[in-house]
Amino acid sequence: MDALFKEVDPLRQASRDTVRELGMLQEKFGDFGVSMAQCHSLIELGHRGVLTAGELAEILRLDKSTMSRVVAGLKRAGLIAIRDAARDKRKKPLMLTARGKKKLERIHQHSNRQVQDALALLNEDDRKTVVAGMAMYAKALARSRAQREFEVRRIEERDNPEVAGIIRRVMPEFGADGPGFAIHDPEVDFMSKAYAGKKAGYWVLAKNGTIVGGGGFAGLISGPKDVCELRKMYFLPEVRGAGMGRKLLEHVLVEAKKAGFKRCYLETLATMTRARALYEAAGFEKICEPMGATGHFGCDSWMIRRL
Amino acid sequence: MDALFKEVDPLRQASRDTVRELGMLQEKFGDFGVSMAQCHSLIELGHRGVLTAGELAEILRLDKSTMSRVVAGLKRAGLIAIRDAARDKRKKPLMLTARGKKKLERIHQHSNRQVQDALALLNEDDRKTVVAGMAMYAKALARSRAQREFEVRRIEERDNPEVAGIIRRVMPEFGADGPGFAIHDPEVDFMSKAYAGKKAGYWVLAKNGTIVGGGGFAGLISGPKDVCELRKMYFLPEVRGAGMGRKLLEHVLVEAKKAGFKRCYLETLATMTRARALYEAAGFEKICEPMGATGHFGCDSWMIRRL
DNA sequence: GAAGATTGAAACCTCAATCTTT
DNA sequence: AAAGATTGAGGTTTCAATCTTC
Repeated sequence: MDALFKEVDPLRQASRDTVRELGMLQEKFGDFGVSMAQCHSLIELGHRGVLTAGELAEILRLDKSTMSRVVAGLKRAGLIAIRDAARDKRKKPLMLTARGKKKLERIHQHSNRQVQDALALLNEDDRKTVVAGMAMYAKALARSRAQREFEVRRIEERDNPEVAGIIRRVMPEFGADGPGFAIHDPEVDFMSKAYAGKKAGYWVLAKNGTIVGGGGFAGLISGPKDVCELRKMYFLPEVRGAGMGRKLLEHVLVEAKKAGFKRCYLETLATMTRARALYEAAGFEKICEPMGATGHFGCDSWMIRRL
Repeated sequence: MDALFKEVDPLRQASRDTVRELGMLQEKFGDFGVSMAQCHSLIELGHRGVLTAGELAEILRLDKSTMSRVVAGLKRAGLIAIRDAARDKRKKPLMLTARGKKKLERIHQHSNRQVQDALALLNEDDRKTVVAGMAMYAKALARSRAQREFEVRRIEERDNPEVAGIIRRVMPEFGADGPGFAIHDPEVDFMSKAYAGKKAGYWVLAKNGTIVGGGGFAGLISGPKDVCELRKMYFLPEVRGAGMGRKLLEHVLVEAKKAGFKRCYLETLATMTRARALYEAAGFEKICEPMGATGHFGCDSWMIRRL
């Protein structure tokens, strides 16, 4: 495993202290007669209006059974009620009662005060750092967790239909379905075979057993021996923005380097803006002319980087 | 109540998200077979070596009864043991067993990985912001809580002996006990009476019912009508650094302004470095000559600020 | 009496199994 | 069968009362 960032230890330390100071190790929330989980549920209901128990469980990262009992407690206390008349009778949409709103108001006052008093000890710059740091940490933790649900693995024969389907779905999305595009390569239906050699490879991105993207490399046809081409890297729209493009790209490049290549070349389209931002962030640089003879004369953008 | 800083709401939001992502709303810590409180106890014992249940409760901000049962659970699991042979038989010093150390090691690995994975999504500057922000927040929360144990109130007659004791203890600490110092003012033994008028006031700082400091104002003798003097502001050494000097000073200045004064003057000593830093931070500016006729010719440093 | 720790009763959280509706 | 929610059994946390040692 890689060496840890030097920030890990002090961050964990400070995070533990924060959690303890905020009383998060305690079951109850102050003198409000509600548990920590109940308190968070009230806040979230106040924020979003109507939520089912399942949605709350997802948001608070709690087990649905826990949530069920949390909700039962809040209902017993008259703080929330089920909004009836839902189409799907399995769902029970929850919302705050007037009493619940009042209780929530007092909770907010108390917490606002606690946070306000702490922030009052800092100057404006430090306050900004605290907010920015906490926001970035929360977001990074969430993204990191989301990424854990993905798996990158080498393509297998049984994956071929799914992978072909993704290629044929994504490329037209960017207008890359006319002549001179990779969508017409004969290999599209037999990717596992086409990238089986030692000097090539293709990997799929899977989520819950379903393939949602892929990418690979192979030697650049009619190009210098030490140059490989990044090939057919595509993701379904629903998984874009999760940062998995970067992960898969890194994976492919590491493997390409292992295979002995010194540089990696790629062809893309100016309209694929997010992909090109990714390539640039990964160290690829624009070049003005295509290399080799890929036959993909539909592409209008060429990049290369050292491995 | 004052308006809230604009940072309060986003900070609370991000803090809630962080807490949820870290699984702090859950009872159990991962698949390690320990509760959240047990996990924190192990970490703290690993960090500090030997602790009693009471000390752990203080550190984790948990009730001693909770701690008792947390400790019982860890003992039952063979993760901690009581180090015997304590002089005071009421205390039971706890420490990790070999098994406990092994378990802690695995917990650290798991948490390090989680934090590392999240930080890997950020660049170095952002990682620094996250750590700095979290550290400052933890510290501010702790200081703010500590401050809540203090009380600032107007001096009463019964306080006079205690206040006199503080003045007579603190001033000699800084060599301010020779001739020309306020320690010899006749008012020292009757502060409540001396500062009873409408154009004066004295407040004490109390902690757990004991007075630990004080400060006040009165019109500057033989000075301009609109100038008051900050008088006899002293704190016991054990409460210095808690930020209460600033709080009391602010309180006194607000009251002085309410009494109609436009400026506040003070006399101090170059050796009282922390006090002078406080005055400067509060907007006082050094002047080269004394004002009025306080009779405290022992002082060598004079400051003033607009109210 | 106070400091340090434990315990009874009650509420809370969790896993796995179960129920209801689609 | 799957989605949404509940429940039984067992561990965790809490308040107040209690015990032990100084």
